[in-house]
Amino acid sequence: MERSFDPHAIERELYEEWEAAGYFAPSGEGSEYCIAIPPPNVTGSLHMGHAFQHTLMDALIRYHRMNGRRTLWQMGTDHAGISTQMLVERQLNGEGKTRREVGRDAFIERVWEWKERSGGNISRQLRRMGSSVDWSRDRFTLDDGFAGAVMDVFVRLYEEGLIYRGKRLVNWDPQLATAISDLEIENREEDGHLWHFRYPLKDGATTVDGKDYLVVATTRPETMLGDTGVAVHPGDERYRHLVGKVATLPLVGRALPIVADEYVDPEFGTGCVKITPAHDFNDNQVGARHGLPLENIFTARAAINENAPEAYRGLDRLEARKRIVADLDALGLLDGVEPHRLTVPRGDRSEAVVEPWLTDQWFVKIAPLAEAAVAAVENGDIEFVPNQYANVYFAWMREIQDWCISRQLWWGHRIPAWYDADGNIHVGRTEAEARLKGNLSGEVVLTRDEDVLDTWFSSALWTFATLGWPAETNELKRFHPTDVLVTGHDIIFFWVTRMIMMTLKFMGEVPFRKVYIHGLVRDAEGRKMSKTKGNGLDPLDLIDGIVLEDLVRKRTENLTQPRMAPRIEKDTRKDFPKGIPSFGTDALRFTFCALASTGRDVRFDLSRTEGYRNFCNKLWNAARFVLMNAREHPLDGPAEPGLAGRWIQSRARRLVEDCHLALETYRFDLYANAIYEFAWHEYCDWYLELAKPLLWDENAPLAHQTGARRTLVTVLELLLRAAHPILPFITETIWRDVAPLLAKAGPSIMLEPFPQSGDLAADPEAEASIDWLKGVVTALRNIRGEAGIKPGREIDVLLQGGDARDRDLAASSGYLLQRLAKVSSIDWLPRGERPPANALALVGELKVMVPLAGVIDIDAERARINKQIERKQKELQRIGGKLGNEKFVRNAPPAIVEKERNKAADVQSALTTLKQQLDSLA
RNA sequence: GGGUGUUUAGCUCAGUUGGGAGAGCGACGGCCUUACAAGCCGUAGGUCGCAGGUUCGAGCCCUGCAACACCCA
Repeated sequence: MERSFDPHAIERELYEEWEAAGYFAPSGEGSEYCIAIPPPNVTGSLHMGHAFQHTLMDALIRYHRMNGRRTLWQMGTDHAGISTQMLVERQLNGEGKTRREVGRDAFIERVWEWKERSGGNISRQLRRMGSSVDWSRDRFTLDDGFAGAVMDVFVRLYEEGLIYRGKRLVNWDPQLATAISDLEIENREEDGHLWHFRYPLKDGATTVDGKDYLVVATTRPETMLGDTGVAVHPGDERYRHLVGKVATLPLVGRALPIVADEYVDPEFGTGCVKITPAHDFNDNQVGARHGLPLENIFTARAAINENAPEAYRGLDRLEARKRIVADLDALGLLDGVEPHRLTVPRGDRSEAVVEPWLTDQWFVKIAPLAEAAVAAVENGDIEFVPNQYANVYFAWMREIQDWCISRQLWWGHRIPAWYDADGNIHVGRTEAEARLKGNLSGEVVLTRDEDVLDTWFSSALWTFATLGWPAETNELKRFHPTDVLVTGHDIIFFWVTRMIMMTLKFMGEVPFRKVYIHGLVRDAEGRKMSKTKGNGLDPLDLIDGIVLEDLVRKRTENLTQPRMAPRIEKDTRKDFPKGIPSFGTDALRFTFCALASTGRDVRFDLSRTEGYRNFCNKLWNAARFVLMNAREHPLDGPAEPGLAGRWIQSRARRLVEDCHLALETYRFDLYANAIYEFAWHEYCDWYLELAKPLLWDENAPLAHQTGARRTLVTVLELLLRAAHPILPFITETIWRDVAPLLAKAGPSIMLEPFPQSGDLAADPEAEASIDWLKGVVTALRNIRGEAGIKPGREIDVLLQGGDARDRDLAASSGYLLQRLAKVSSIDWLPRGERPPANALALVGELKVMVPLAGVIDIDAERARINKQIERKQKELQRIGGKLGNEKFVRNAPPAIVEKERNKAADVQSALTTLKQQLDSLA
């Protein structure tokens, strides 16, 4: 083995081998375990969120596979309508063409080409992460079978009246020229203005203060062209007499009825609100209540349309805004302008300001579906981990709105609806079916709906459509419902809710039994990682490393906002002055697990990854040590594990218990910590050191040496299996060297059983003994460190006090004690005898002393003792306070009181000893 | 405006029925000890956001406040 661990030498090769051997496919006859991968965007690339998520899923998958479950990790990718189409359109625009020029069929052809060319990216990257997905069952949301399922669902919902087409106010993205759903909106606080306009009153009406006009305020002056009313609060004394009267819309001349509606906040502005039912969701409702007409004034690109006065037609909305304000000002109808902070809705893809716009769209009537979905979580059929997300789910589901599922795009599942010349709608899985159902002859000309379905409509079917639905396949029977969905809290509404609703509807069962929600990966400052901010990290750069110049280039090229480049470059050079070293996949995976605590967002800290890279190296070197010492010797024959051997096996049993518990409860952090702690601080720091003296001692009995070697190998092998789900590559590599020593002939650690605590004996006696030994060794190291005794120098040790147990332990572990603490002699001093000047440490009642004899600085020793005295006094004070409290003694459980009393006695006794020691140093 | 979460060592975070405040990184001191300097040994550092309350006892339970983050309107 190499002197240090080199991930690159092993990772790719091992993965190819596993995949070729078919280890990722379900096997064995155990009960099924299944996770459906949240399908990544087919043309996307791996970001930190994916890497995080896939690490957790792979850990679960490998764990359950090793536990003997028949395990399927269903792979697949999503066509990601809007973002993929935007990407290809941008390429097209770069060539000076638009998609309309190219035409629908050619454009879709082009997207497919792009998919074929770049679709392999994400798969390659997933392989680098070590993800053991079943590639043989790879699916795509636009593949033929999946498309069939989507059509089927659409038609069935339509036939049941759960899908309808309607003219509604929708969120319209004028840049993409498509409707988007509520969820695709990002509301941002931005600086704007509040304009006050005078709307003249008709028929000589006046306000209470005698004015012949009303003042309305707006943040979007251009929409006034579509005003069809003015509203006031019904209880507002200032305007009560005007309700039912009429105002005139300036520039347009339209008569605006004045209506009373609770919606109006009398405290805000003048208490008069202009009502634009076709361009504002609230106004739309007010308008509906009072029968106000809808007046659409925008085109699909948010320019002013022919319904507006000629002067404004064709103007972009912002241009129109300026003109309108200027024109009103010229007419003396501008009553004032003030700066105003407002919430602006923007499309999450295009970042364009979204307009409420009146169009024909397809909707899913959601309430009937939501009911069962809420019940499934209420009654525990589906469990959220952590549980707090159930509340987020409920809150959303109980106020859920109908789902706008049509998108004015070309890339996606085209809506299976056809229109005849009279505008009648015919829905069917195919045009033929639509004709058949509509009883239409071949002569009737049908035109298919131009729109496609929201991407989430198809991914809502993910768990069952990937398994073959609507066919009743074996896989569907065996693997559905899946066991757990692993996803981020950002897509609970987009995806989790819709999967639950659709799956309950069409499968009659839940899609998954648990939903594990993990946090989002943020940068070291807690900011969201994004291309725009240039603070993102590519997981592969952490695995393979990247030099600074490449990193800077990568972060600054192809920016949507090129002006950010200098800033990004500066930050990058500051944060990664030496680029990023190569850490390897295992170290990255370990980092993600260790950071995955209770579902909160994680700040990604490179120094953690570095630490876990070091951990991998530690494991590697421990294995080197074990192999060096065990390879040349037979491991069978009489073997005596000894106290240390019994101890480490007992500790290993605890490790195994902890691992199972942590993984069953999705505490990946506790799992990672348990592995780290055991491997480094128990196995390496102590057991290896305890084994060394025996291995190196020519006079040691063979059975003891064999026992130590066997223990070294068996515990290492067990540790490798326990760590495999999180560190697949390094564990496999080492395991292949180690397993043969135990006559294990399996081809891969992947196929070995996860350790069970029943395999190991609990040994409290050995644990107590080694704890004692560690206490004495640590005490002596402390004296050495504090007193500045050279590490190489051997010391004499005097023991005094203590009880029979101390004597037994000193006798039984004296051999180890001497070697671990570089002790040349151990002698007992009779109780009561005055020791020579010494440095003292206490292990319980036992005095552990190192005679000064010129090796120790008396002043330093006095300082050290004083420090301990101070500490003990503080402790005694605290305990004394408790025991002095009558209520405590009376009310606390006797066991607690007893414990405190014993503690007080121990501390008191230690204090006495320390004080004597201080006197003796005087 | 409503909701959820967070606030523990310099930094990032654990702390599982309320009963002796922990880890990693960083800092400081000492070591090239024959697996590992990506290492070993030792040390320092915290009024557990603030104010109340419940309790014999609160990092943990309750109330209020503050700051930050996210979600919804």
